[in-house]
Amino acid sequence: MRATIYDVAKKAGVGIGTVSRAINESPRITSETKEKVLKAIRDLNYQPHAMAQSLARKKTNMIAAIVPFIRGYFYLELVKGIQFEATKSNYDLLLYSVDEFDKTEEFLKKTLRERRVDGVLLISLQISDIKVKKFRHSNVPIVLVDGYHPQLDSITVENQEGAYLATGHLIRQGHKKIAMIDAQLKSVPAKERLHGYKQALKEARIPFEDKYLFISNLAIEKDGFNREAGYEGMKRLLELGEERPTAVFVSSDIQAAGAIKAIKEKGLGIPEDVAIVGFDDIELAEYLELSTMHQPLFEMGRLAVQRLLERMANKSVEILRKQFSTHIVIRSSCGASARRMA
Amino acid sequence: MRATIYDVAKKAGVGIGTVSRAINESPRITSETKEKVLKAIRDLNYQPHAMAQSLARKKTNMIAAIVPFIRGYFYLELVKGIQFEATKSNYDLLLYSVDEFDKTEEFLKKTLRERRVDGVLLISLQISDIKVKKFRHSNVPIVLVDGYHPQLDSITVENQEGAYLATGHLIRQGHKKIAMIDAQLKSVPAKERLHGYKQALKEARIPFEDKYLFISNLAIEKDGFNREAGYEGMKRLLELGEERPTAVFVSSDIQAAGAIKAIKEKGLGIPEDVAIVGFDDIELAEYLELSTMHQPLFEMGRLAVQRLLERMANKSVEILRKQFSTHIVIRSSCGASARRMA
DNA sequence: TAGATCCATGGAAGGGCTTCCACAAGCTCT
DNA sequence: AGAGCTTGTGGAAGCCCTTCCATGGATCTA
Repeated sequence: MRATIYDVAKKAGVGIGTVSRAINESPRITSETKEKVLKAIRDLNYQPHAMAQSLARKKTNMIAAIVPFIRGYFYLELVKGIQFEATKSNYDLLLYSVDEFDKTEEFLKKTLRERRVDGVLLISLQISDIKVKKFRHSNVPIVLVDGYHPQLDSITVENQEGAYLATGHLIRQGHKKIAMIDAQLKSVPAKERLHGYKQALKEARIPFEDKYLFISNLAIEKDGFNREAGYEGMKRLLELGEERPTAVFVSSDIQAAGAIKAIKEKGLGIPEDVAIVGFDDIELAEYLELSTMHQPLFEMGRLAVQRLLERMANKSVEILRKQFSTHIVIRSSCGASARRMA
Repeated sequence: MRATIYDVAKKAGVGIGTVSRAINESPRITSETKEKVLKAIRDLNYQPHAMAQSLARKKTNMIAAIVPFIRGYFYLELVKGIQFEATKSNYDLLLYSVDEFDKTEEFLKKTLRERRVDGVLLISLQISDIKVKKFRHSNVPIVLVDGYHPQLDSITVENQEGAYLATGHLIRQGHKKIAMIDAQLKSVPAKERLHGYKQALKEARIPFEDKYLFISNLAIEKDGFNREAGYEGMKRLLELGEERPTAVFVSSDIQAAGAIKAIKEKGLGIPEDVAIVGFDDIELAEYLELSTMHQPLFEMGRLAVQRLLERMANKSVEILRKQFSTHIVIRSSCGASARRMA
């Protein structure tokens, strides 16, 4: 049978309060007593019961990450960063992966009301204003990663700037017919990246053309950040014949993977016939020789956890909006020589 | 303030026991009373406190998965499967990712003694006999995935057979000089795959040669299933000059990615100069046009959870050793036309 | 009609911890 | 020497549930 705090107290000849103090580094205990208790703990192979501690402390030492795992590789690095930092701070990570959109709300509700976790990381997902209000009224903090809401801490990348840089890079390669394959605009990053694309075109006095913007309707309830959407988008763009773009900025690497497939299927060359720049810099990009905008995912995951812990410790800190800057990673797909742009 | 079961009881004009029965679908309650209680619950926006439930029920409704996340893509599908099945059964998933080997023991100890979870999934990791005994004495079940121990449930793939098939496939393409790049042999799958490779050679009366077997010493505390190890291995094999192998069986796709890089760097062609077959069939393999042995990772993850739940419900079931069968997925890297082998 | 049976219900006990309060012993300061 | 502090310690109360037992009213039996 498991030893309880009572067994330890009896064995050490002290009260349970003293045992608790010995464990929890209370100053209110002499070192002799403490040593005595610790010995009893060793002898009995005692370890506090996590659930009982949580109940008494009103603190679970767990955080939840809600992730649209279906999107794949993008999240691996992020989760690694989150995990790293959580473990470091002695927190456990509860992973909820959602595929459908509505499940998000369900998980949020669960985490919020059941008091299962001390904080929530919401990744690449939308949150309704109603839920935001509920979370603010509770004392379960929530931090957004790769997403934005004016009333919540958020950690993202400079999406607009990144898209601007990516498009600008293609412009500087001499391209005029530059298309963009984007995801659903209900996604904040997708919207921001579109802005950046348009901004770059505008500054270069290249008119924005509807036919060069492709946003997938594929799987409307998903967000469009997937290979199929990229494949479909590129296919459509190539159907423009003579008018087809000579360069494409794709709003995620995973879509770019699909786009590359479509280009190769047509027997066209990258970058000779179509130059391409992605976004995210997931590991896959390296294998695909894809030039792309780098996101410091591991760092973002770490910061998200740090921020969450701060908020747990101190409710009243100001809302954080951290935007990591991006830079382009040049590989062969964009047709430029290997050099780095700031 | 959060409503408790007492608030609900008072509001509904019943006892707390009755509220509990109303929530937990006890048969010992009339439908009128139940309705009354449920109404009060709705009015108060009540939801049971997860930790208090855990403490009272002696059951956490959580399982842990310990994963060497560092190895990357391989685990994505697996975790997806685990997550899928866990959610389905209303369990939460606690994710522990380890990078160094010793941390595994630490996590195991934690899960075991703190009673934080009801069961543990150990993925691609070793477990010491001592720990096995401790787990068997506790009532926290543990299931191995991509690993094996005679006294524990394990879910793997037919590693030996898979390697046998892969090597056999290369032999049938007419290759005589077939190398293998393997991971550390302390990993059970690595060992089994080596057996399969040797077996295939033997049956084809091709002598096994030491120079054609490369096992990475890179990062000895890791297991060798990584890109760098594959890269290094291939590089060494190519240094054999005239004697260099015309085909290589690589024990994981991620290593194969490194191997491919090494081949390309040498200016050699795949499969003309070196044919290659991997193992795992992770998503990356498709992008790399890599022929490989398919592992049904999602299914394996699901089964692992199912098994864990069974064991939690019924301690005395027999030890399961499930080995999923593999088949080769033909892409361009092996030099065969696209057809499937059983 | 009395006695036996059944079953919905209330609520105490229990799960294992933390925390707070009370107490006693040792101090300090007049 | 006595009053007033300080401080380490014991243990009750509290965290919020589930579960078990006792109760009493309804129903059934002879």
